[in-house]
Formats: sequence, structure tokens, C-alpha cells
Amino acid sequence: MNHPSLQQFRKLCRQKGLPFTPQRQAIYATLMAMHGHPSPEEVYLRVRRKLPSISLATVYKNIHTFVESGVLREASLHHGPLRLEVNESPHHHLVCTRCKSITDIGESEFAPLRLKKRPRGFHTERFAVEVLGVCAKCTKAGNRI
Amino acid sequence: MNHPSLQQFRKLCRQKGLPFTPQRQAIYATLMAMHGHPSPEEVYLRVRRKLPSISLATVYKNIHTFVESGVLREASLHHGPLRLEVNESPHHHLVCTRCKSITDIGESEFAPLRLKKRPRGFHTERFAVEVLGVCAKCTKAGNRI
DNA sequence: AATCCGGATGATAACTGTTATCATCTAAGA
DNA sequence: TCTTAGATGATAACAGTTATCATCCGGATT
Repeated sequence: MNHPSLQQFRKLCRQKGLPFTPQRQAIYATLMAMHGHPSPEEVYLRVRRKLPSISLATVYKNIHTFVESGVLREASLHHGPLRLEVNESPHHHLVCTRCKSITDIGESEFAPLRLKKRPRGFHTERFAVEVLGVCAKCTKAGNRI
Repeated sequence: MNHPSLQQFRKLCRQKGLPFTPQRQAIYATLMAMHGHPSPEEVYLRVRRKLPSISLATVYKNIHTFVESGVLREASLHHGPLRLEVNESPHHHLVCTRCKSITDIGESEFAPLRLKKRPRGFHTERFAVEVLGVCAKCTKAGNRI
């Protein structure tokens, strides 16, 4: 009995113009079987159980490929260096999905934000909203996709 | 003529139980003069203009100290490794400010979110909301502050 | 089926950002 | 002035990621 997702994934690769490789299939299948917000390292350790010879570099490269082609999404765009908040007034962020730039936008620009129910066991301190999209510079640069 | 903030900062250090050092003062003054979302490296390069002998490690250590004591805030808690989104359904995140854990929360748990005005020049794709606070585990562990 | 080629792979070096280590120094209270 | 807990600077070590490059292979063409 074949995995039902194998054919689907092969089709997905075809659509995106990506050669279908065993490594890609294993990485994809592993990801689909994981929960939460796995890091590349975690994915690598788990894929290796099925494909012991796979290289960490291959995992990284395919994660990029998947993210670029829209097969996957990052849980957060801010996995680079630490960045500090210098603006004291309450605000949220416009974040460019292309160049990762962060621009402040006043909290008052938003209609009031609230949760319908209080999340169980979680002690809420504040909300942080990110407006994700493409900034003026990247739009102008034709960096849209 | 003295910088007006010097005495204020000395008082702030006293409040937090931190020894007042020239390095700390220089880092703090530099940060207050910066805009946007500076990285430790950027802070280091700029502090060095005033205090050429300062070490990068000192900048890092003091940034941590400032963040821990509430003098500064991080622009985002996600500056570690890349993390992938595996949950396909629309959702936002509960993020623990202590242990940095990320938990999904359905988009439908929020009252509709919207901007009063469209940000100029920015092409919005979607919103990402983070509910920042302390998770159940950290609350139980007395990890509250 | 055999051939070809652009992209994929694996091994690993290199790089970036951060933290740890440790000898020395210093702020600040006694 | 003396004392000492904590701060500093130099640098090694570490984590996470990307680059390099020789080799391999998927899949289109024949």
C-alpha cells in the first residue's frame, strides 16, 4: 500500500518545476508528520531515521525551496539577529516578507484587538501584531514575487 | 553642560541594583539616540565611536541586562533558529516571554482584526498576531519574573 | 533503452551571531 | 581606604546557516 501523499507530492513538484527526489519526498513526508514549529535541525534528525545518508545541507536547501515556492511557511520572519525596540510609544509592526524590514505603525491605527475567550492557563501580557506584506521599496523593485 | 539623561540613567541603575559604569551609560545613550530596530552589532559599532575600547561582549551582556531588568524590549522574541509552520489552518500564536514556546490559537478566537487606514505604499498580505505572556508551565514553575 | 544536462546531493569549509571563560579591573558600600 | 561582588575586555567556543564544489541523478529528448 502506497502512501497516498506520494503521488500528490510528485504532482506538487511538477507544478512548481522542481525535480522530484527521494530526499525531497522524505523531507516533505517528515514535515507533514510533525507538529508544532520544528526547526531545520529537528527536521534533519527525524528525516535521517528514514534516509540516514541525507545531508543537513540538503534539508536546509529544500526547506528554502519549499518556503520560496509556497509549499511551506515560516512561523516567524525574525530568525536572524536580536533586534531591539527603541520606540517607546505603543505600536505594532509592518514587516516586509521580501526584505524582512520592520516599520513601526501606531497602535491607534488598529481597531481594538481582543480575544473572544481567555486562553486557558496562559497569562496574557500584551498583543503584538505584525502586518505582513510587501514594502514600498520592494514593490518598486519588482521584488513582488 | 551635562547630558540631562546621565543623572536619570544613574538613578535607573540604582533602582535596578546595577552598578553604574561608563560602558553602560554609553550603551544606553547610544540606544536612545538610535532609530528603528538596531541589532547588537549595530549598537556596538556606534558605541565604539564614543568608547573605542569597548568590547562586543560587553555590549551583548548589557543588552541582556537591560532587557531582563525591563529597561529595553526586544522587537521580536524569535531570533533563534528558523521555525516552520506545519499547521495548515489559519491561526495565530501564543508566545511565552519566559521560555519562548509557541502555541497555536485558532484565528476564530479573535474578534475581527483590521486597520483603520491602509498603510501608504505597503501591500498587505495578512496579519500575524502574537499573544505575549506567560505559559502554564512557566507560571507553575514560578518563572513569572 | 541510451544519452544528456541542469539542477540536486553530500561533505565540509566558512561565515554570522551569540555565549562562555577567565584574568583583571572597578563601582560603591563599609 | 579597603573590600568585594559584579563588570569588563580579549578571545575561544558554540550554534545556526550558507557557500563551495565534485559528483550524482531525474526527467526530457532521442
